[in-house]
Amino acid sequence: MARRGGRPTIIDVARRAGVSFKTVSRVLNNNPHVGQELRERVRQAAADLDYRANVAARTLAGPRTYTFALLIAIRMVDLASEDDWYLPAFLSDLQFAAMLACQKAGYRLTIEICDVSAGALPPRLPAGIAASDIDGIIVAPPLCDHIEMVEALDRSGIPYVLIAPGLDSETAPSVATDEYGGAAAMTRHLLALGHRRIGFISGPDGHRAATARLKACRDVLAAFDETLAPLVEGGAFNVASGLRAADALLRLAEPPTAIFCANDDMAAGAIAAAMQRGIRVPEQLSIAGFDDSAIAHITSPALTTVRQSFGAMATAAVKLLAAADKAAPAAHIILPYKVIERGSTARWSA
Amino acid sequence: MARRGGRPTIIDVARRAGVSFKTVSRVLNNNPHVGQELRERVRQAAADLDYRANVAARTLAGPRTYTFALLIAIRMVDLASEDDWYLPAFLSDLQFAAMLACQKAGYRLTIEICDVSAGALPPRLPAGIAASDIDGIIVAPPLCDHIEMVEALDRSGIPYVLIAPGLDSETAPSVATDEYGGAAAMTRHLLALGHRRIGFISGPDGHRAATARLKACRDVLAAFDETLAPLVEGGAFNVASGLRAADALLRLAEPPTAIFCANDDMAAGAIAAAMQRGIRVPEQLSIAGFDDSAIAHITSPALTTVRQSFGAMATAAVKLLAAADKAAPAAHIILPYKVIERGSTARWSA
DNA sequence: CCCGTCACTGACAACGTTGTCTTTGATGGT
DNA sequence: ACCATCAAAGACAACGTTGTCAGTGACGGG
Repeated sequence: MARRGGRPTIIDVARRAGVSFKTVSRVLNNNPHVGQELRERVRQAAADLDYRANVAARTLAGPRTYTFALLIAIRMVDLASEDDWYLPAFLSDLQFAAMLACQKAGYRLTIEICDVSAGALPPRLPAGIAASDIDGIIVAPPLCDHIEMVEALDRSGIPYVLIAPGLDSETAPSVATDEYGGAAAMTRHLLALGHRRIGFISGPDGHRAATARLKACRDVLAAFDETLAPLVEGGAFNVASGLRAADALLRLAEPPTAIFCANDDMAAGAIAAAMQRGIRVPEQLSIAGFDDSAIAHITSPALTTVRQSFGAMATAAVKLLAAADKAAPAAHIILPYKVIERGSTARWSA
Repeated sequence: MARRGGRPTIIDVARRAGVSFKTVSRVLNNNPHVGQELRERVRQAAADLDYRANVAARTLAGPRTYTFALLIAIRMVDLASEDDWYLPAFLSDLQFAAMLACQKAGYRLTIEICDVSAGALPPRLPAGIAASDIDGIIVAPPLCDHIEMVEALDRSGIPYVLIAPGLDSETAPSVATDEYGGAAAMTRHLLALGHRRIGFISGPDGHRAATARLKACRDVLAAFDETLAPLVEGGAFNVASGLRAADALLRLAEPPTAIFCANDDMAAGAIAAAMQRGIRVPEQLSIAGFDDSAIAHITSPALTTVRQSFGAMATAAVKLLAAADKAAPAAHIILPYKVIERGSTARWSA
């Protein structure tokens, strides 16, 4: 039987350091009951041999699995079908960043897919997690807003972190972006460019982030000038609804000089609407988005938008999980936004 | 020490079936030296207990790791930077499909990232794979065209499969789409719609797929009518170059009535170019793409394109790797294309 | 009727690590 | 000086599976 690699084991390290292999194990696991000098010697020996612990053996022997799961919702019917479907772009960011952070922290990452096709909320955790060979779970939106799912997570006893949750839960640890601050900053940006008649294409009702973004826009305009308010048109977070809503705004007797869309997809729709009417962006109309998703690079001109870094959120989530031992009571991390200025906004002088 | 789950082990199954646990192991591994009746009894017992093998133990004891790697290239500088970057959309498809296929086949999938920032070709496999706890490797484009990488793969002795390779290698197993057939079908589609003056925005020189697509277009037009040929304009597979090339085509004294772009990103650029000139798509100009990437859903109108299913390729690749034992000599799988008709093409009557 | 051969099954030792218990010294209070 | 206490380090048995080798009984050729 061809053993793979011939990688050095804990025993090789022990021999080189002149201690028992158990002591090496203790050093590797930061067990306090090891003298300073020995600790150094063992560390050095491990480094010399380029020793890397065998995850399979660790998992088998100990209670930990050194594996985190990224829990995402996918409509399985879509996945299975030959027809159109595509994954939200933010998942890609989230996932690659989580993968990288896990690698750095010495963990593995598995993707667990939760089927939400039926429309019914998933009553229980997916099999892979229920089997519980998992040390921690990162819950991606929109799954983190399924109350039953979060309750199931609580019952499971496995540490978890919600990414950009729509609901504010005191108990569940979460990582999110400062939505309000970002939308406020973008509104100030538009004001600074000289815009006063500002349209806002909002997101679906009841969506926490969408609500926060609209409120920020309202607040900033009112704070700047009590008589100012956005021209709000309803959208549904997709390209088509953005096109429709922008069209409605541009049909007004006094159309806005800038449109702030509650997400990038709708902003892409708004750009298309402007083009169809022969309105030049950004010269005749400024358009701003929110999220800095992949589509923001693709539109022409490229979108000015607010970056919400799912990559950074994933990284933070992994760190949180890796430190889960230290029983931090339901951390809520708020990550900074960043206004990204591209070609779709410009100065307005009436 | 809190043991996880209390999942049934091979020993529980053995007890229930009234055999030694080694026999259960044999049944599970399809070892031929087990009688038919026993085999059934063991299978039944395993099913009754909902037994699932412990991967860590398997990995530790045997030579296999039950893990495949998806090897992708990322510019780490981009990943690290706060500035613009985004992952090619096909990676997302590739990866989720591979994940699903692996789950089904009882394997894990790890993503191995190959840094190609330096511009220098990666001379050796990434550490994770070199450590060789990997049973098989799926090599995503464009990495599969790095000759040195493929050679390193060969030396490693680990089975691998190239996804949509740009070079035709006899020796390396690969999964690809019928590029020529797809481009030919799209060209026939445009002919059938009544178009005769057809523009073609090509891809970068030396790119095998791009070359095949152009050749197919040429061949089909010539076969239909010896005097017919596409108006070719060079592109670079991105939105900006598509916009530029389409603009050049539309400036011609006799502009094309349809433009076939060698990929979707350039087609999106072409749509933007048409809009800027006030040309309505598809009424005044038909535009077709290739790949059916995420951007094809986002443009307005949505793109008519040729689907190249990276999901299907990933699934095929996993199956190939899972069957790698059976020493298939360098399989080359060609997957079917599919013309997806959306809103960007229409009938032309001069 | 005996013995070699074959198909099948079981006993047992890995695999590399962690958990638990034991051993060894040193420390300090009385 | 003596025993309780504690830090430090080792011995050894898990963990759940696969690889190896040694049975066991049936079968067929001489």
